[in-house]
Amino acid sequence: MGRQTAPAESRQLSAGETAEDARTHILDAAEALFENEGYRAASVRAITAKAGVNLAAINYYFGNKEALLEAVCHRRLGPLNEARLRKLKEIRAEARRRGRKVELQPVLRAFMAPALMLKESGGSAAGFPALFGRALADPDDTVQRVIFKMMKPVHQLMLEMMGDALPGVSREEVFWRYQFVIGAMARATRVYKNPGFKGAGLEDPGPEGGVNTLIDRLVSFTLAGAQAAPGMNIKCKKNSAPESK
Amino acid sequence: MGRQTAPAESRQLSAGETAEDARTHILDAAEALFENEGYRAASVRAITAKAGVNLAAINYYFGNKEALLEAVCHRRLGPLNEARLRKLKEIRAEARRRGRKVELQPVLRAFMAPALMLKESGGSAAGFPALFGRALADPDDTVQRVIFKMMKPVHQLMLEMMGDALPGVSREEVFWRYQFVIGAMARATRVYKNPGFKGAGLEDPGPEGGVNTLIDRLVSFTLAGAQAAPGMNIKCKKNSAPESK
DNA sequence: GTCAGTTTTAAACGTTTGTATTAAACGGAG
DNA sequence: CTCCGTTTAATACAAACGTTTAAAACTGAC
Repeated sequence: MGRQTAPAESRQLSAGETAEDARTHILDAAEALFENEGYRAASVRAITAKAGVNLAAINYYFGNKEALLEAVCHRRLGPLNEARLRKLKEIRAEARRRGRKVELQPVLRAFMAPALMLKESGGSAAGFPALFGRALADPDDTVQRVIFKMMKPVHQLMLEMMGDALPGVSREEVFWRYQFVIGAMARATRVYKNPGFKGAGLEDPGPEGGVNTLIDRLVSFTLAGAQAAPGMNIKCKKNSAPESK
Repeated sequence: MGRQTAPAESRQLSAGETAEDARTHILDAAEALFENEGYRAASVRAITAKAGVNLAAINYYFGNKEALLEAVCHRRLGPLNEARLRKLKEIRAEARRRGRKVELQPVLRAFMAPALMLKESGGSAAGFPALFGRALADPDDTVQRVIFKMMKPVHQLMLEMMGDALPGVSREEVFWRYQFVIGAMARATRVYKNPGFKGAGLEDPGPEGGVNTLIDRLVSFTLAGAQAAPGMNIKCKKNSAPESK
């Protein structure tokens, strides 16, 4: 199969690099279509058409469609998760040096901020958070497998550090609070500047500031939520399931 | 493949029963497959096979696949949203009667509890919350359209009442906190008792109690989050986007 | 210019999709 | 029994899917 040497030698073209251009054109087109249509609905025909390459190019460069999804996610999630892990370990190291427990707020921020900052990176990466938010709940098994494989180290470290930051809270409880954090963030990336959510029955959220405003809102919400005293609110009267009339 | 018709029906029961049985068998099969595979991936062939009816039955009874999805959602979301709206209006009425502002906690509970209670209703409705959680982020436009049409009244009332319960908080801010609530709940319904999330890189969350425990966790998390003071946490050092290497 | 290797192209592959068609089987009413 | 509206059944259909193939068009090195 046509696996050839690195593009370092092919730089000698007439302003070319067309060889590596095809790959990135495909990646860009796939990222945009995966974001807007979803993995399953974005056909290889639509992707190659948008990328301006031949139909067979995806199979030639990536093998198959699943490998393309993996490459699309890897391009963004690779450096993104590296940044998350670096920041988290830095926070943990500093807490240990000072002999204090980990603080929750920087942990949440280290998890969420790098992802959302991509939104205003200007480049083609700006669409990735929405793609990722979509992928987090995508029904397709392929998508789930790809996402989980790349997120596993982050998940593990987050669970560990949230546990450290919340002494006395059971592992089970920490697990669920982390899930709520993920859910809130995933929803935010899907809704943020997605025109489909404006006219679809939800009130206009206004000018909604920049990404930093959204990050602050997410952090303050999830921080308070994760630090809340556990379910002392059972005092409420029993809620029954809706009886079918 | 053979015939796999449901046990003990047909001639046995009185007339007219079998006619309605085919419809509900299709609805049940579709609900289960939509939950486990997603709308797009659940083919009409798989649905009809699971329901034990002929391939053409879906088009005969519902017209097309989209109308089937609408019927599946309507069967559950209809009474569910009625229960939500009834409870919310009841809360609002009582607050007005007492001349006090609306309390947030019952509002959140009225929104989330009826949905999650379906999980332990025992019947075929138990799978619907996961379906709904999936649908909330489903990339398919058809799914989004169907869901939003049915959720619109609930969304509007929730935004209004959360606004009442949070005086001094801007509409924009309320909008986002409501989105975070939705995200956390959607994630919870997807993860709860979904075996795919156990071995997929996330630590085992333990016995995890019943649905009531999950509801309490969700309510306490989102209540604290929604009541949190807005973004005073900007003091943190600037987080940069992960530089692509 | 020749040649090996890489990339691009057009066409076809075999499935699978949702839906349409047409005829057969059914069940009470006359 | 016949008749008629309803339901089930087997099959056909056109379109779209991901993937494969084999030949053409390139590329840079000799």
